[in-house]
Amino acid sequence: MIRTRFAPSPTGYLHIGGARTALFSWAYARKNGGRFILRIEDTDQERSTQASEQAILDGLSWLGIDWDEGPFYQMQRLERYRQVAQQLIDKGQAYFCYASKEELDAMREAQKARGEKPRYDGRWRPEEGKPLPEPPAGVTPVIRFKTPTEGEITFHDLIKGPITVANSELDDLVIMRGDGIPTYNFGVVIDDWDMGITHVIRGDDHVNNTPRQINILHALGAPVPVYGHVPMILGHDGERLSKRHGAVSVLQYQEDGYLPEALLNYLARLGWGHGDAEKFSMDEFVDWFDVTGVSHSAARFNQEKLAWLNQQYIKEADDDRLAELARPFLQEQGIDATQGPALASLMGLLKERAATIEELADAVHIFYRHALPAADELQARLEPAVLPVLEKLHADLAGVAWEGAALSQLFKDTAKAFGIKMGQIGIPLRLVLFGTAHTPSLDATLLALGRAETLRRFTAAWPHVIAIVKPI
RNA sequence: GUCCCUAUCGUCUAGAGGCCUAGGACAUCGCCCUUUCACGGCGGUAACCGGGGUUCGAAUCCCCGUGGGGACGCCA
Repeated sequence: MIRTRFAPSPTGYLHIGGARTALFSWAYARKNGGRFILRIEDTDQERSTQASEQAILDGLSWLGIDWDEGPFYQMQRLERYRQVAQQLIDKGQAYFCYASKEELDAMREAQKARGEKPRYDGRWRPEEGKPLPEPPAGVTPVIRFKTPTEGEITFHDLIKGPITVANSELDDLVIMRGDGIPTYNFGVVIDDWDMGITHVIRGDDHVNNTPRQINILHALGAPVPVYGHVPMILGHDGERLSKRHGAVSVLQYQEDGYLPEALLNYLARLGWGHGDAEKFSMDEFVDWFDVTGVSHSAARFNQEKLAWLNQQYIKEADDDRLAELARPFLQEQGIDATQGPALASLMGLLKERAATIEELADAVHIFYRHALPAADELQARLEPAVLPVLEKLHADLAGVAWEGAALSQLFKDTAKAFGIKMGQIGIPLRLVLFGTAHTPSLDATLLALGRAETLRRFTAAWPHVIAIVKPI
């Protein structure tokens, strides 16, 4: 049985890189009929917060990445880590180190100054016939793992292929802090082992930790899982993703009006492909997914393509759903959508012109709030000669059958009668009724607005119009 | 600095030695559709990092450079 996991630390929101890693790990389990486990790595007491944990859970739920077991918490498993650490000490595979942080900092500085790789020099590492310093009084020691000094570790990464690191490149890492809380590399190893994780699919930044973890697994006589390291996501400029790049939190995309299926689709497509497929459902993704096909190198995040995908999904989304999603935006924008056309009835008219729900909400405004056109635009796009045409239309709109075909016919007949083009009527009419030259087709828009409101707006705007566009 | 990983259009990718005068998508440019704006349709510009090998043949395999990313914490 294949078992994968996602193990975030609750020290911030769920960012898109983490979300993609979770997605791939989840998809691997789903694809292979395995189980997906969620584990919260909350051993950093300084930075872990309840709010972050909630944000991560919320982010996963919004995306629809569900887990079969957990969440498990490392802080609830301290006894187990201590027990295993003691085992290692008893077997001589770990030891106490009394070096202070200042001492270690000085050591690393000196090494860097000499152009060496900063690493623990083994001053407290017990060796045959090596005298150890006297433990200083009042210092609580940390526990270090006794990394083999010779040989090398090779593992076959599911994504990147074989990776080899010489043990001589590694040092004796701290596995237990002075306060009895395990460090990352120790906690993960014990947890993945205890939780029966068969495939560790995680971020690229852990490649270098893998040999260390395998050494610990070896010392414990535990099975070594299969690893798969997912490359990072970079900002549009190729720099590491950060707040400078705009939205990095998954939930920020929700707030910005993105659909979860669009973000998911984009994330899946970033660094992975299935032929020419660009838009696909999660079912298709799981069906097609093969970690082996994940790109070996970091990919840049492209906001424009995400926006395009989002628009594709909005276009085909259900009107009622869109209306509900747009409501919070309207509320924030101070638009009362209870007076006027039913919100959902407008979605079909507007949804193919919005890349986000926020834009969709913006597009809805014209139906609930009558804005007068800007003077300069009115002057530029409404010729005085057309004023009589509009007056005639105003009169005819009062009597025409209020249906699409009839309205459309009225506009055409009017244009013909005055010997002008449709465009010469359409733009001015839009300006008068909506304050903007850009709306969906006039017949459909007026149909949605209703006769009473159309006539009311005409009357209300007219003095403003003729004050600016002087009749001949 | 040391170690690890990596490299196809501006971006994401297809490509598993001959199917490649390198395909798709976003972006961009042009045209069409059109009642404005969109949507949509059609078309264009645009890439195998450099150098050596291996091979009858290399975007694909190997080596070296170079560029990019990551790691080197009592963070995860």
